[in-house]
Amino acid sequence: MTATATHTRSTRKQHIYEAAATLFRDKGYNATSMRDLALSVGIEPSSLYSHIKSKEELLSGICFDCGQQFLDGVRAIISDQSTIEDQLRQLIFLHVKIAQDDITSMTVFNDEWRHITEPELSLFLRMRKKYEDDCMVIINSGMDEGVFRNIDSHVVLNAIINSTQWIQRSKRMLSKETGVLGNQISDLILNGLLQDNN
Amino acid sequence: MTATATHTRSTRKQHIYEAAATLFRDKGYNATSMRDLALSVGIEPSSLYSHIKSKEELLSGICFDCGQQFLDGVRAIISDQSTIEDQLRQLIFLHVKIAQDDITSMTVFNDEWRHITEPELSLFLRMRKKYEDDCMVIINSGMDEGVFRNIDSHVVLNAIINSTQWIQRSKRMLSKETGVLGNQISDLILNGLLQDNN
DNA sequence: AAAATACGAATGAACGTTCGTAAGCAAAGA
DNA sequence: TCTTTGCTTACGAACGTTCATTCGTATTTT
Repeated sequence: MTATATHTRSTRKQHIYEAAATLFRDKGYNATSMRDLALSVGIEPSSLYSHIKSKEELLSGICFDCGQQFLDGVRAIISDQSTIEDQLRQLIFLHVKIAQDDITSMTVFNDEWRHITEPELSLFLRMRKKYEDDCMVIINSGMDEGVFRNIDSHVVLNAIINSTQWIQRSKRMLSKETGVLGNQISDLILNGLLQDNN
Repeated sequence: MTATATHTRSTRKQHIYEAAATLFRDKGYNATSMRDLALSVGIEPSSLYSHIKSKEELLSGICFDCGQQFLDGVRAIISDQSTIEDQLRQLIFLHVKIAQDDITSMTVFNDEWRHITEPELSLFLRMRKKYEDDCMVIINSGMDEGVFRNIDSHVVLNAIINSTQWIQRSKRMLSKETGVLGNQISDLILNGLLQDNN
């Protein structure tokens, strides 16, 4: 699977993936040329292909890795049985934590996934759908228990998912610690979502 | 100025701008070719240049038009003297309203502005900065009056600005009316931001 | 007649990628 | 120990394709 692309392999390959993520984040996938990437890594463009198969593989590799983190995260939350409110809190913190660990890859995951082409695109979308469905299990439980205000649960899902983009924007604007920022943002979201009775 | 690019002129030119906005939104600026655009409009690629100057002009035109709407909006709110809480409510609704009127252009404004090149880019960033500063005037007043929870005002600014991306995402996911969606979202944000003592 | 709009053909530049090849290095065979 | 073999990593040159744009010219509209 493409999902194993980055975490194994040589230092060089890893370096290429990291440089690609940074370039994709800064300039966008299509505006990033393999010549840009080669320059950033410090080798000739053709030499890149001793390590990777294609430009596309770089993009989908980054996106699948990040997606897997989200998927693993939400499933850990579901299996670990806690109160619904705690699970919701953990769910928001999951987004903050992933942003904290590697905000560059997460930005690519958020903004550049649509440039993945078939057949990987279908796999990616299926993965994302699974993640959203898992989140919905938690959110719907919260709705049933009356923990949230009376809101469409899809809007709640979007509030949580969107928090990553909120972090991106704030990070760019404030260059604050992602951790501090994450706490402020998750508090804000939770305050907005939760019923007033604590 | 480029800002007047779309709202005047012939039907054809308008049609080109609208088609470009849709393509930029769906595929991104760099992934959209002038051949795609010509096909969408129904003429040959070279014929586009009887109406427009360049591909870049399309992007910056769309972005400046949208930016001007934000700028005009926030200034109207500031001049119209109301309570701070009302101004804040209006500020959030401004974002909802612009999304409602033309979510396609707003999506381009949000996601594709970084592909604007100099010298227009500097103008664009200056415009956006002005807008953010004006928003900050309102937000800081709210903070001073204790209307908001105790949060960094920059984080609040980002919450409001980010609402547009929230709407984008929700719209794509739910294909709901932007109006209904906007109300739910602004309520959520306000509940999150406002102090509990109503 | 003048201006606006359309076209086909052509342009140079940039793109991702492939190719043949060579240097460096490790294990295997003599 | 010397040589052979094979693998990894690097390279420069070149490939075919696509890109945005220009040009001269025809057709249509005013």
